[in-house]
Amino acid sequence: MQLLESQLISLLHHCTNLNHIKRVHAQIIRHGLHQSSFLLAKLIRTLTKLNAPMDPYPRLAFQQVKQPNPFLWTSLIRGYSFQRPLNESILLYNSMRRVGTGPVSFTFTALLKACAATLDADLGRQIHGQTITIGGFASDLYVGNTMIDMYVKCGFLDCGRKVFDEMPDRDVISWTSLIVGYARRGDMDLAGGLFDELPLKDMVAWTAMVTGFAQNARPREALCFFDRMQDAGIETDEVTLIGVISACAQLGATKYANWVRHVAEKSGYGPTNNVVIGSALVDMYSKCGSVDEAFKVFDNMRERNVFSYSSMIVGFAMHGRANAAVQLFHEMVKTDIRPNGVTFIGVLTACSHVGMVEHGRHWFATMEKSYGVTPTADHYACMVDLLGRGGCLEEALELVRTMPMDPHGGVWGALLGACRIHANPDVAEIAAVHLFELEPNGIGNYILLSNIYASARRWDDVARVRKLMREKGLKKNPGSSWVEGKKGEIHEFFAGDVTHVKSREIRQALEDLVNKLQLHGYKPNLSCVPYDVSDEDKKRILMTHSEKLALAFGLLSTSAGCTIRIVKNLRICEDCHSVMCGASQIAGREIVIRDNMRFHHFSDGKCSCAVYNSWCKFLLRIYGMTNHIAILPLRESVLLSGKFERYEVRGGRKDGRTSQESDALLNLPPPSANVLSLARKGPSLDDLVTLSGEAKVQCPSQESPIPSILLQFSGL
DNA sequence: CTAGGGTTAG
Repeated sequence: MQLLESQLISLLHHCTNLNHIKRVHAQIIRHGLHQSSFLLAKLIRTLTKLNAPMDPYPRLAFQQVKQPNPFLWTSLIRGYSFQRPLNESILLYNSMRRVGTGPVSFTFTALLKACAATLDADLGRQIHGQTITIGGFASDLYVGNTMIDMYVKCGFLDCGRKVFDEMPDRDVISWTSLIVGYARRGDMDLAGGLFDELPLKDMVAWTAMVTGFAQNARPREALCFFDRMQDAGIETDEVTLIGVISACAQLGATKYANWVRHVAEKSGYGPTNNVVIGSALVDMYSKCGSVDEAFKVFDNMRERNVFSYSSMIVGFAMHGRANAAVQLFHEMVKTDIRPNGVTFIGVLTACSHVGMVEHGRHWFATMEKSYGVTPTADHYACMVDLLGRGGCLEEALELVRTMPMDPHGGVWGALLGACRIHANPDVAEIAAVHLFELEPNGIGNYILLSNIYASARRWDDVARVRKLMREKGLKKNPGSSWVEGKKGEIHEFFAGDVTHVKSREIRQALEDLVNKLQLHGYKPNLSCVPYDVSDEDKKRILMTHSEKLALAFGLLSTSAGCTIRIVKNLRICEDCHSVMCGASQIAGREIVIRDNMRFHHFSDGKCSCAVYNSWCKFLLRIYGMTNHIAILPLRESVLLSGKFERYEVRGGRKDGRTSQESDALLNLPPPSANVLSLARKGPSLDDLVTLSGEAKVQCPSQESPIPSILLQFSGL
């Protein structure tokens, strides 16, 4: 009989589908073993493993047994704890108590796990109470460990700690649960303290530290722990690697990234056969600036999920490849993988970064209707960014006012950013009022507002904002940039940094570069320095921006032709952006910069971000004017917005005589129009008008680059 | 027969 039972147990153990189980069940009945709690419990556990619903089959199987033992009760309770309703687990527990069957430790682990899964701390506390009332579980490792985990997951870390402190015996699992609790709260000091005290550290404990640092945006420490882990001879599995890959993605360190991929492949967790590793690597490669490599990995993946697609779409978006992002989205919806909120963040930012306003509107309007994804405040922030950058500030403001949830800082911040681009202090004021309330210490908002006032020449307001900043004692977030050295080591530079061993050479190289650029017409953009100092000091400060230091170091330390990759913690400033453009041309180098918004690929004097944030010089020649309105036959893909500083009119096409020269400001209409209205006395029909100055030019896709120095249009 | 570590986000 014993032998038969263990044979049937073994059969159940290997069942992989429902019919299989039913056949074994039939054998159990045929052999008259249908009252065996032991066998039926195994049967129900197997059904749970296969995700079969507890109602009706497992439940009926349970009801056949006249005297279920605690293990059989628990198997059903546990089954419900993996499924809903959780209530059913509790009802069963009550029935079990009523018939006088004593719970065992397994019962409590099942119930507590259910509480953790549903984040029901109240219920968890009651079950905790039960273990005390009934007694005898105080020294049970399993119950204690599950209880810690339950409290940690429900956000009651202190309760978890109390359970931990009161346990007579603890093991590495108790410690790890608590370490994870502190890590999730962001307290890596406490987590690290516990880890140091932990007598026996296993792979999971180490991994908790590595991922803890990675999730708290401390990639360097994550990688450092991974190194220590390897030195300690601890094995690595896929979960460890995911944390390490995420850290590499944050750092943007190419050499380290390639090494990690190698480690993953060597340990049998290659991207082709492992979706999670594959998706993480896609994200890592795009964030390291290699979006093509990311796509190669993506393309070779045998299985993909919503993470893989979203990471790739977001990757394309960051690199300004909007068409690729949208196309991949189309491919995705043909599969049975449903897009989620993150997928749409990717699609919307892709449209936003290249000015595809109409596309963006379309996706925003259909995301809920066609794909069942309800827009969150983050999606509204994307839309505000998209409309705002596109020049539709009023519409953007209207969207913020009518959105169904309270706009958060990101939403107003997007609007304020757009006001900077389109020099609109009126809308900016509205956004700023809300931002100062939501993020009273967000220094960036004050700087932005002050810059917007400055471009409108509203100096009193500039002074007012600066005074506000002084009163609040706000300090500028230190800018920092890093670049990889020859061996993959990371060199980090802070704004104004002179501590690097090669500091003198770096400064010299930078000076040489800027001198050359000035011969090509570069002028330092003093408005990038938000302090009340002399112009000379502003120039000096501009020269110490961290991304310029990183660039100079990159030029010095790599050989000609090598791509220079820089990561910056804040958004790249406009002045640095134009220096990068110039440097890419003069030095004949490709420069790739990741800032906190997106990637910039500089080559031949141009940036892939297509000018949303850079002014460019232009020359326009227009023939044929009526009613002071020039119809510019702009190429569909090129849109202009901004102010013309000067224009010049030569009367008649033939004589070429200059009839008028003016410094009048000519305002261009929003970029969706191709109508240019000339203020004041406009030229007549036969005149040749030459406009020169600086304007912001936006270019909807990387596939249609614009000439950034000279734009020539001949009209009508 | 129970318990701990997991990838995407302007």
